[in-house]
Amino acid sequence: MDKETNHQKRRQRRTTSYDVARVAGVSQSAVSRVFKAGASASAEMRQRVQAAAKKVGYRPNAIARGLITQRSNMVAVVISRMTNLYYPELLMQLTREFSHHGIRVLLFTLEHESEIDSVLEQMLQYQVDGIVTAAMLNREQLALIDEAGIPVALYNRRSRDGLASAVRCDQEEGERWLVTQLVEAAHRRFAIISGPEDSTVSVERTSSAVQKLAELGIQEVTVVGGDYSYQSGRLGFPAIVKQLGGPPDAVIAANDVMAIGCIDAARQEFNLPVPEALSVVGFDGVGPARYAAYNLTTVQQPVERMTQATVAMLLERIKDPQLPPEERIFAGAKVAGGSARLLI
Amino acid sequence: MDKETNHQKRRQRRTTSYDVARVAGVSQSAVSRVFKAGASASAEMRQRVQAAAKKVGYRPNAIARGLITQRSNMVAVVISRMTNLYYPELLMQLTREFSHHGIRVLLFTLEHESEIDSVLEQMLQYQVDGIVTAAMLNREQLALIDEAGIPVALYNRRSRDGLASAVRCDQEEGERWLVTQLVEAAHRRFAIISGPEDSTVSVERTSSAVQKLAELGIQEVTVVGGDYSYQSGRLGFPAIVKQLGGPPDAVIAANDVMAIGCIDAARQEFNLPVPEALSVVGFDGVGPARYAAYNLTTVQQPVERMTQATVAMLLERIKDPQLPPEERIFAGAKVAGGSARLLI
DNA sequence: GCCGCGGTTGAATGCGAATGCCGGCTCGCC
DNA sequence: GGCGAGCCGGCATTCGCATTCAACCGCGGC
Repeated sequence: MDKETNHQKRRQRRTTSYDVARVAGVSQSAVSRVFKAGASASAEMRQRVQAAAKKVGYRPNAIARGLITQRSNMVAVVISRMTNLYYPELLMQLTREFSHHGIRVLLFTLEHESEIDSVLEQMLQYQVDGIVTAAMLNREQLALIDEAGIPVALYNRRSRDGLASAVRCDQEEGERWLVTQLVEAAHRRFAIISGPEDSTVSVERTSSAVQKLAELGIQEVTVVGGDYSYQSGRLGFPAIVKQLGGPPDAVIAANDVMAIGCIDAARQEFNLPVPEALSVVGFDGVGPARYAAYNLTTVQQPVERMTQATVAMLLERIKDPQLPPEERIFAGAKVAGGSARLLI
Repeated sequence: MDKETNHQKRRQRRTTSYDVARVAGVSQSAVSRVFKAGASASAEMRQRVQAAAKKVGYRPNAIARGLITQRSNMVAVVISRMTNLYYPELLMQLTREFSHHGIRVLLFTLEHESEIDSVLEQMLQYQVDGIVTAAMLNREQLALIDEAGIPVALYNRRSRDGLASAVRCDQEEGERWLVTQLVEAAHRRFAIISGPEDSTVSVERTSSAVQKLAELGIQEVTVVGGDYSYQSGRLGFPAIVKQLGGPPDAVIAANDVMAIGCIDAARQEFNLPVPEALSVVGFDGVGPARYAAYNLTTVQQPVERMTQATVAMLLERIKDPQLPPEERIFAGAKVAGGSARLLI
């Protein structure tokens, strides 16, 4: 008998629960019951059905099951730009956590926030049981989802109008801490490298920093725009120097990767030692922040706890859609690091 | 009328094509045809149906459609460990590329290769149209998938027995280039930091390097084990020094992240300037490899072209399952960088 | 000995959309 | 004006499984 591989054959009829039923000499309902967790079936029945199923190579069809049960056991995860280096970590943990609960992740990535509408449409068509999004949704979009009765968890976004649950890191508090430390250590000339303008995360971080600086008596702050990338941090520093007519005392970057770019620019292009001549702080606490060459002063998001909270909140609301939205805020871990001269 | 949000209501019946049909005063088939691309329907019909659909907020149910058409329009993507820093990039590009073709990505992540079997079962139950895997599948697993008539594309894995298509980077050639350059630049005492033993990628890279070194007359090579992480590179270097009784001339790391860890250890703990006193090379060409503090000598995988090839190959085989498997191998880009003393 | 109850099993139905087939209508051409 | 060729829309069926309802079996209690 020749071992022809299957991709050479015409695609055959799938084996269904009826096939198993026929082989086992029972009804289709019985097969269904055996493959469903809490259903009543005698031990003998189980045996026969399982034997028959193995014999014919039966595998329940999750699509058909989803159609009848109205549960797809899939959640959509929306992520905007991967440049935020901790997203892979987040993604890994989300899928793992969900899979422990028998739920699969349908992944959607966005290059531009404008794609959201079409992506949203996709998700809804696929009848996902819930949505985790790390991209900003506007009021209409949230209303649309609510309309469909699907629970949403916003990741690192504020909940709007109580239409969705949210998990986020307390960025304001984190930035205030960074700013306070810097000011206490006698830094006076400040500059900020912000993230993309359409990123609420960046806007929050930047404005928190500006506000705290003002509180502490520092009104003049140079702000240059970045896009979360290494390159934009790298270019941001010369831009700052140009605007200020000289180097600042400290640079506050909206994320770690830009902070790293900024440090490289300062050291390499301006011969400014960090932290001796210049303090640079970031935000996120991603992997490279701990590389010895940078050893960033930053605030680390408790990604693991945040993802766990996200998953827990979403699962609760899938089980009981009546539950009201909830917001959970986690404090970030302060990392003194060595990229800024601090008193601590 | 009070604006009660939906999560407070009982989950309502979904609006179906029948609802649209009733409102538009046509049959369900007509509705279906309007929402299907190449179907025949008059302009007036389209109008009426679309108006009615908007009015009742209809959205075709992809699950039901999948059941009847035998196509879920989903592909499974399996990724083993995210520590390989370029995976997020890969993932981003894969989902984007697939979505351009109307296909969604169902994501599966593996912590241990042992989880593959259960994950495989999941994928098959969800009737995915194709599979992209960056984790190793054994013969039985590939046979199982082939049995189900689902095309597979292996990412950076060799195709086995012609059971699956594969896209990969020519790692052997890349390692040979690195080794040749180092030897020509008079390096003699070599050490290698390998990746996890169960990673075929690491095994290939390591053995290619060892082999080429032998060809060039260098038999003695110290090999220490790593796990692709920064920390393991960082710990690998002291381990090498201990085994050798002193620093080597060059370290070949199985990936960039370990190379970075190794450099940090050499500089910080041994006061060895890189590349002056020690050459370190990596592999992958991930983002951090280009940070100025490291500027790695490495081989960069053409991730974009590879993902495009992967998607193209898989789509072809979804369309025509008869197509035989194919293997596409891409050369990596040689990056001279500055972490090794080379003649070029 | 009969009734009823708990536990099983089978037949039938429905989830929501796609599609083969057919009837009816329109339009063109002779 | 008649006839045939297309189009188009509707009817009925199907995908694979879960679930309701009713039938059934065995057993204990009265």
